[in-house]
Amino acid sequence: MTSVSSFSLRRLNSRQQLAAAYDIGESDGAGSAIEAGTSRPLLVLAGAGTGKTTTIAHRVANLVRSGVSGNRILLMTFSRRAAREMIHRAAQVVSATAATRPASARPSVKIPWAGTYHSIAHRLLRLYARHVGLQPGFSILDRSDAADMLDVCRQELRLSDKHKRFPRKDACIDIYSRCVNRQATIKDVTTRDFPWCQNWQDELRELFKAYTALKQSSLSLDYDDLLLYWYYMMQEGWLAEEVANKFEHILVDEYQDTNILQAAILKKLSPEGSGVTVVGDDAQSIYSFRAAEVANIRNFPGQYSGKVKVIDLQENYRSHQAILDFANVLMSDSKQPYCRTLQAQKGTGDKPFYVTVEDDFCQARYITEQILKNREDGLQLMQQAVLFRNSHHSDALEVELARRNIPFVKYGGLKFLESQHIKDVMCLLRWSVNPKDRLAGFRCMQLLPGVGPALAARAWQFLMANDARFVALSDFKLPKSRQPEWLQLCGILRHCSGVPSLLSNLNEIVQWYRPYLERRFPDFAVRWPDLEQLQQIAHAYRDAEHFLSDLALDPPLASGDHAGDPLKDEDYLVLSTIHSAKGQEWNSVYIMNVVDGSFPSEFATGDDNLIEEERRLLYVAATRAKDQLHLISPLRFYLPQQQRHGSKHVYGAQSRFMTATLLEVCERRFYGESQHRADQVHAVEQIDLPARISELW
DNA sequence: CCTACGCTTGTTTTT
DNA sequence: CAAGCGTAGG
Repeated sequence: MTSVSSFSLRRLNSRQQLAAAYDIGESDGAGSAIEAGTSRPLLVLAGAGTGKTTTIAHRVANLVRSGVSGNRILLMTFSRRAAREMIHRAAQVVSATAATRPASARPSVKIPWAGTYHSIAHRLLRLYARHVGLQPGFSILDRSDAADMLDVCRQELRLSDKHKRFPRKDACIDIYSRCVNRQATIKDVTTRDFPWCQNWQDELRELFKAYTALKQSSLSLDYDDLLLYWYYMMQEGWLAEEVANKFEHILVDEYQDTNILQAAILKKLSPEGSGVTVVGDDAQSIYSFRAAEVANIRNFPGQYSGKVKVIDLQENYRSHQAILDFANVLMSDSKQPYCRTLQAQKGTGDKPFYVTVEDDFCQARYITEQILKNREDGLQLMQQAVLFRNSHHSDALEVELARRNIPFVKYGGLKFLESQHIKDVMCLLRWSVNPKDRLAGFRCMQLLPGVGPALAARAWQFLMANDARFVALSDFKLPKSRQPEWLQLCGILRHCSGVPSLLSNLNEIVQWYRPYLERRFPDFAVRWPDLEQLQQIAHAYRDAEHFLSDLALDPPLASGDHAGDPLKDEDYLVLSTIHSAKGQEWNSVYIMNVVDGSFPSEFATGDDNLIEEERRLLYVAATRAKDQLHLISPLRFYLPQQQRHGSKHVYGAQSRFMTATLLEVCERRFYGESQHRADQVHAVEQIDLPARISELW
C-alpha cells in the first residue's frame, strides 16, 4: 500500500501511521469510493499519552480523503467533548494536506454520526421512531428521574414498607441497570454484586416489569433503554440491515469502558468486523460501576477468528520519564497483568512530589501556593489542574481559591441540571412537550400550594381519561381557593404545547416559576441566575425536543458561581474528578487526598477487583501530567461520617498504593508545620484598639 | 388531604 | 446536607 499522504503523516511514528492508514485504499483523486466493507477489524491498544486522539483523527481524515463520505462514518467516543475534539483534529489534518488543492476539491470533514453510544442511539431512535413504535416527542429520563420513576412503582407495589427492608430506589435502579447493560439475569447480578438482595429476586422482577410499563405509558426512555432499543432494533431484519448499511466505518474510542450490551450492538452493526476500529487501554478501565467490561477489549481479537490486526502504541509523547516511572511502577505492583510499559519520548524531569500535609486546609494552601508560583513562572492556570476522587474533596480548596480570586471551573460532581430549581423548570418544559410524561407532570402539579400526591394523582387520571389533552385539564375541579394557580398552570401548558418557540416558552415558564422559586427556597437569590443561564443555553437550540434531550445526554458544565463565571478567553484553573479528566492533559497536575479511604475509596475495600479499579484510577490521574505531578497526602483526612462526634477528622493511613518501590520514584515533601507557624501570632505587646478607635471621635 | 417540622440516615465515580 | 420518614396540626 502506498502511504496515503506522506505530508500529513510525517509527525506520526510508524505504528501510529500504520494504525491511521491500515486497510484504507488510496483515493485516485477523483473521489471514487472504495468498495464498502473491505477494511479488516483493527484494535489499537493505546497507552496513556501515546497520541491516540491524533492517530484516530488521522485515520478519520484518511478515510475521508480516500473517498469515504463523512456521513458513512460512525465515530463513538466516550463523551461528546471527545467527539468534537476528534472531528476538529481530523479537519485540521485534512486541511493541512489539502491546502495545495483548490478549495473546491478539498474534502470537508463533517462527521454527523459522532458522539456517545447513548447520543447515537438517541438519534437513531428519533430517526426511526415511527418504525419502532415510539411516539416522537418521547422524554429522556436521566439517572435520578429513572430512580424516581422506579420509586413510584416501588411504592405502588408496597415494597417500600419499612419493615420489609426492601432495597432503596438507588440500589434497585443500579441492579436494573446492570441487568440491562450486562445482558444478565437478576439472579446473576444479585449474586455477583448485590448478595444482600438475593432474597428479593421475584419482587425485583415484578418491580422492573412495572417500571417498564410505567416508562412506556409515560413515553419515557431511560439511559439504558436507549441502548436496549438500539440493540433490539438490530434484531429486526430489514431495520438492522438498514442501520448497519448506513455505516461503512465504525470507530470506537475508549473501548475498555464499553459494556456487554454496547459490544453486542457493535457486533450487530458489523458482524464480520469489517470497517471496525476500536481503540482503548485496559489499564485505564475505570467505569466498571457502570457495567463496563474490560473483557470487551481483551477478547476483541478472539471475536473475529484471528482476522483482527492489533497495533500497540507505547511511545508516550505527553509526560517525561520520571512521571511514567511512577505510572509504570504503580501498575507493576498490581497482581493483574498489564503488559504495557510507557516509554517517554521527552526525556526526563522532576520526580513526582509526594507531599505530606497536615490536613485538608494545608492541602488547599499547598496547592494554591504551587499554582500561583507556577503562574509567576509563566505557566497559565489553564495548564494546571487539580484532580480528586470525589467531587466534594475540593470543597476546602474552592473556598481557598475564591478567597484568593483564582478563577476556576469545576468538572464532574453535581451539575446544575440536577438541582431542584432547574429540574422544576425543565419538567414543565418536558411536560408541555410530552403530556404523558408522568414524572414531569407530577412534579409540576405538586409545586402548586395545596396540591400533594393525592390530588396530583386524581388530576393525572383525569388528564389521561381525556387523551392527555391539556385543553381538558382546566376542567379539573379542585378547591376554589386553589383554582387561580391551577388555571395559570393550565394556561402555560396550553401555550407552550401550542407555540413552537423554545425561547419564548422557556421565558414564560421561568417567569411563571419565579414566585414558586421564592416560596420553595430561602436562597432563591442564588438560584435565580441559574434560570437565566438556562435561558442562555437554550439559545443554541432549535426546539424544545433538541434542548431537552441534549441536556439529558450531554450536560454542560457545573455552575461556576464561586469565583464568577470565567469567560472563554480568560485564564482559569480546572478542578475535576478523575473520571471527568479522562483523555485530557495538563502541564502541572495535583492529585488530592492520596490516602487510604480516598485512594482506594473506602467503598472499594474488601473487593480485589474494585481495588484494582482504584489503582487504575490513580494511574489515569497520574498520566494526565506532562511536566509536574503532585500527589498530596493529608495526615488528617476529613471523613464525613464521623461528623457528629467530636472531631471531623480521621487520621488517614498512607495509601496502600504508595508502596516502598513507588515511594522510591517520588520526591518526598513535607508541608504544613512551618506554614502554621507563619500564621501564628507572636504576641509581644497588647494594644487596645477599641480605645484608639474611640479616640477618633 | 395537605403542610410543616423534626428526626434519622446515608453519602463515589457518569451516559 | 438533602432526602426519607413519622407525627401533629391545618
